[in-house]
Parts: sequence; structure tokens; C-alpha cells
Amino acid sequence: MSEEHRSQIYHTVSLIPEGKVASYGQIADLAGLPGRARLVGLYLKQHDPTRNLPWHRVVKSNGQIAFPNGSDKAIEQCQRIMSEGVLVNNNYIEMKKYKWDPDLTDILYRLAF
DNA sequence: AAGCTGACGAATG
DNA sequence: ACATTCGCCAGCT
Repeated sequence: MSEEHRSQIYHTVSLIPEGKVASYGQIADLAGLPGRARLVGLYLKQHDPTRNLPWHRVVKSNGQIAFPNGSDKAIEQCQRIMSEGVLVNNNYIEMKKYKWDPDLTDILYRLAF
């Protein structure tokens, strides 16, 4: 079951469109795992770099990048996300503007598989 | 097996 | 926008 959750989370993350971001909690919700935002973080930490998962499109619910400002990881995420046209101001992203709000019917269909 | 930890969240100043 | 506090929860040790 747990491995099922893992792949469900990865799959959900893979659906975040370029130029948009989602929060950890949002991914958990969509993956059918409400209340498990931290689990998303954990699995994302352990993701296989081989499959280029758009992990950089996941941030905190307030738009903050989860890594400490100035850290290598934060810088990398910053570059990746900005290369997709998303603006970042000292570790923060404007959620009003960039939050992914998937079409419900579409996302339900895509999550089914 | 009982804590500990953390790529979190919401609410408050 | 930033810091604190508290709640949360699964994986790790």
C-alpha cells in the first residue's frame, strides 16, 4: 500500500504543468492522501533523479521554497522554476499567480490511471 | 519499540 | 514577509 502511495504521489507531481507550482499539501490531497503533506516531502526527497520528475514545481502552501534561502538546493530549485517563467522573490513564489488549479474532471481522469 | 525527524500547514503577532 | 507555536503523520533509528 505504501509503495502505492509513493507512486501515486509521483504521478500527481508529474501532472503539474510547466509554469505552475503546487503545494505539498495540494499534491497530497490530489493523490488521495489528505493530511500527509510531509509524506510528499519525504518521497520527493527520495525520488529517483533518473525519472525527471518536476519536483521543483512543489513548494510550501505559502509559496515559500522549502529549502533554506541560499542553500544549494534552494538555488537549484530557483533556477529550474524560473527557467519555466515562474518569478521567485527571495525564496517566495506568488501563489495567487502561479498556483496550479487543475480542471477537476480532467485531473480526475488523469489520476485514475 | 519508543522516540525523533522533517523538501509541511494553519494561525498569530 | 518573517518568526513562533502547535498540530500532524509516516518513515527512520
